[in-house]
Amino acid sequence: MSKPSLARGTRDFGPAQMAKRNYIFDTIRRIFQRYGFQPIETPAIENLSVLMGKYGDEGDQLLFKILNSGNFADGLTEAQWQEGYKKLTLKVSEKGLRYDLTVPFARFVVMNRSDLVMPFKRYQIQPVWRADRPQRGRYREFYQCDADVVGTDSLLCEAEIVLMIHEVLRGLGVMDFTVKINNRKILSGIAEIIGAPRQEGPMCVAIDKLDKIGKEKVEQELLERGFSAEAIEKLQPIYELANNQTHIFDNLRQWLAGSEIGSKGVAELEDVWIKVKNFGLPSPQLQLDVTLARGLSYYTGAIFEVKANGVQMGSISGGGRYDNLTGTFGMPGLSGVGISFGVDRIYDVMEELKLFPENQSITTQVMITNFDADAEAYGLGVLRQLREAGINAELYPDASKLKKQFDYADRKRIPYVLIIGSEEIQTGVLSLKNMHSGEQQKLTLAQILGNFV
RNA sequence: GAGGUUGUAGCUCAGUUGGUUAGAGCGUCGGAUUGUGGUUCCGAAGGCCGCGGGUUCGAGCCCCGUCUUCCUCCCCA
Repeated sequence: MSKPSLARGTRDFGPAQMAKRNYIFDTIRRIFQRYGFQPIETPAIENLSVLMGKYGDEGDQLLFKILNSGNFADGLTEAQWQEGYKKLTLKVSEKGLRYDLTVPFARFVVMNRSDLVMPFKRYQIQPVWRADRPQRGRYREFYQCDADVVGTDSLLCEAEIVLMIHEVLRGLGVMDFTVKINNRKILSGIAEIIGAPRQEGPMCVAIDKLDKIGKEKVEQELLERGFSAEAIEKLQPIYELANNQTHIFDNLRQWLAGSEIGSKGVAELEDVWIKVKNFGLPSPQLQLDVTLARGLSYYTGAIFEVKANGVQMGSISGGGRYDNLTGTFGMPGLSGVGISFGVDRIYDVMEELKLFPENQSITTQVMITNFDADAEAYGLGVLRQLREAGINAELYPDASKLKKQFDYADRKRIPYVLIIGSEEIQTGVLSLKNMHSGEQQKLTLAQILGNFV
């Protein structure tokens, strides 16, 4: 017999943790619904043909792949065994665990296009799996809460995402955060302006590290990535833009005036800003960050990332606009924009900042004691009436010593214990003990029920 | 995927240059006038020292492998 263990990067959640997690889920779900999003769910398992190639080479490597059932090695030749694990994997595995909720959603849209009301606003709260190396705030199984809109180019969606992020985090008590926003078109424009068109990918990988490694090392990396000294010189304004938010739109517009796509990106972002302002969001925590790139693989417009300030934790939320995600499934031209909240990271942040309300885990309000068979029989009737009145109640299952029963109530933080012994059965007046204050009153059942209304 | 780090009772940790029977605190369980929890006192249970191999007369301690933990890189929620 071996000791049981958890798979790497996975966790159990006890009642106390579940109370906190549900508090987060409930808050996010409520706000998604308030913004008109409808729930869907998709399977944990997807065909690898759906998942592969959507997240880049590294993403493909981080996919959990499922071995084919039965004799997965059936028909494999010796030569195929020798080809290396990458090619072999595709022969012995054709399914995998979903890596995110966006790609399965794209598949869902394509497969259900005729039934969907466009623009389609859906939310989805489910776990995803990544064969990553676990670290702080990084797990192999974690929950994402996604809200996406497909079927419209309107920048109102971007603005609504900004609003939802603010409402969710403020609703959870996370007040100090920054919503970073950028636009892929701005990045494309910058690449054009510095004379390296379409090179925004490698450019971003380097620039993204600015606050981590500093300007000099970024420039060094740009050089290594094949950017000319001239291009790097032309990139100078970006460092000023990264540090100075005042008149940032004017400065950016001026810098990118010579690039059509860049100018469009600036105009789009400015429009989002105006819409957020028109909504009347109190003190937006919005920041234009021209170095924000994020994955870049499928984002074509806005790019979002949310950081909680004052804690060491990666982004707690991220998203953006993708113009052609369903294109890979044979349905081109459908634009979508969405946001994903990382519940597990939000949980860690809230735990560190002590933002969870007290007593979230109380489930039972009244526990009835159990003396003997007679008291139990009487208690069952009382139990029914308590429950019918909408009170969470339980009857202690064994006629144990009272000490033990009270200890149980205490440990479970049950606020009231109802004592029913021979005396109470005779008189019909029950003893209700407030476990917090220690006070005990004699009350009829009717009075007790009245107290809880 | 690369590099580092960690593992001893349910939990947090001691454990000497390798030397008899591996300890503490907290927790758990039992008891201290059989209808009253938190405090106190008494007592008890509980360890293949992560797992596998090696060196040695002898390994919790040294060596190798493996799993796990946490961290940096990569990437991300």
